[in-house]
Amino acid sequence: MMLVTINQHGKIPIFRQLIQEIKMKIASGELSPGDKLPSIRELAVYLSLNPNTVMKSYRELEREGLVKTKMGKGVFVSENLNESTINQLKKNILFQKIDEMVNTAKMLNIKKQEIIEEINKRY
Amino acid sequence: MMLVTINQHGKIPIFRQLIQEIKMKIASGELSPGDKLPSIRELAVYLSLNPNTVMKSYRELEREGLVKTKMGKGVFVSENLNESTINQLKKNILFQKIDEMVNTAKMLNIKKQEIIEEINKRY
Amino acid sequence: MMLVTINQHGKIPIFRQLIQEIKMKIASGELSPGDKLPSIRELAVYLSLNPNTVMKSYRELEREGLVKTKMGKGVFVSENLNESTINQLKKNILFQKIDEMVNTAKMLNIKKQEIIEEINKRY
Amino acid sequence: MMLVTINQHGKIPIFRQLIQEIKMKIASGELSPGDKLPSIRELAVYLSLNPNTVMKSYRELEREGLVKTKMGKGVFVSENLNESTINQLKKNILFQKIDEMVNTAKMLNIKKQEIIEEINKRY
DNA sequence: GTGGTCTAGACCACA
DNA sequence: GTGGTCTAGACCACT
Repeated sequence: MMLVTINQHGKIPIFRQLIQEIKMKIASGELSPGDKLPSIRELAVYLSLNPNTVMKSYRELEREGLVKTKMGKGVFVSENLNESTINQLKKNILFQKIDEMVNTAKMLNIKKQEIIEEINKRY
Repeated sequence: MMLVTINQHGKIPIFRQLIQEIKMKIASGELSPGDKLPSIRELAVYLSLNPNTVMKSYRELEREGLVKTKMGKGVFVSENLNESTINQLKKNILFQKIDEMVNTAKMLNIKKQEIIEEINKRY
Repeated sequence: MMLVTINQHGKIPIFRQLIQEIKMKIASGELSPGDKLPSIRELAVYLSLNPNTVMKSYRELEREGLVKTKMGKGVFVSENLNESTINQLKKNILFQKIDEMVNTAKMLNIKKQEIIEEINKRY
Repeated sequence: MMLVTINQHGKIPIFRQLIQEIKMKIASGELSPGDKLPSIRELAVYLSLNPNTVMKSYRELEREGLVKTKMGKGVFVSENLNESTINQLKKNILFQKIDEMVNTAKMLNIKKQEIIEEINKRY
């Protein structure tokens, strides 16, 4: 693992950035059900974070059912994530961004056509 | 004024929500250069916020050059915002959302066509 | 009169800037004992200030004995300012700046010689 | 820390005095890059100020790039202040005072020689 | 009546 | 234990 990038000085809390990064890896398939996440200590050292911060992220991911702690073994991506739920996760993440973007455009009286042109420039 | 909506219990600080709302009003042309913003006290009462919270928002907007405080008179949209800078502001706001969204889609291996379909459903 | 420059957006209150400007004109001899100052309304229009602000400045100058209001006639530089008191005023103004500057230099461990070199560059 | 002196009743706002004091400590080398500033609460108690007032000072120093906040850890003198930038800071602080003083002297028709004599009396 | 400063202190988020 | 947000409200300075 794991190619995670954390911005220590941004407005977004570190633990939230970490949650988001892991969520993205699960949604994109980079992490599959059953895969072991790095240990809390390992990841904390690797990212120069406080272990408490990493733990907080893992807790939240567990609360959302995306990962599962196996006592004494480590933290793993939930086995009961099937393709359909992962797809749903993917869509939730993307649709939220699309909603925000479209709402913004509407408020600023920016036409749909202009949005699509900008997307074409980027993708 | 002013039709501002504030979510008291979201993750985003109230003063940042207020900044964003006012920025949008300037970008959309609802507030024009030279226009007077509501007085700190007035807006605080209207939104059921503490005057300090409103002031914090106004200060940040001033720091960004969007408004200008005239002591004893009030806070005004900067006179030196011309049409071009306002257009730039508009684009900055939108492009940031588009960038986020496109990056997310790329990471999740979601095709451009799918994004555009979703936009069509919403706009 | 009067070549007064006021910075509407600085940290220093307008009325204080005006006091300082007039004080300087008296100390430098540009305004002599007996000279009439511009009327409050006149100066307020000229500098785009609120008459109350100008009045406040004149009041303070009067409190310090530098000007004298003659009811119905206007505001005048005090007749009883002799050369010696004006000289004293001059020194007070300058010495305060010198004190500040020297104290700063001392705290920053900057040598006297360096100060003098900088003064030579400027004067 | 820290030998800071605050004048509760002067014309200069407390938070600005504090900014100035800390800036001087950085410029003089009393505080070095990486050094931890006192915690907001700690300094507030020590100076009998409200935590908000101390925070306001720290924020401004951060805005100017002199200090850096590490959430949950404290506020630190910026690591990226090298000797050259600190020297620049030093000069900026002093030169501003010198400029003011020289300009005043010029306006009052006071000769350079007289200024230097006064400096000799003081330093 | 406007913004600016400051206090007192609660409560939250973060590391 | 650290900073961040927010409220309540006093008091001041400015126009």
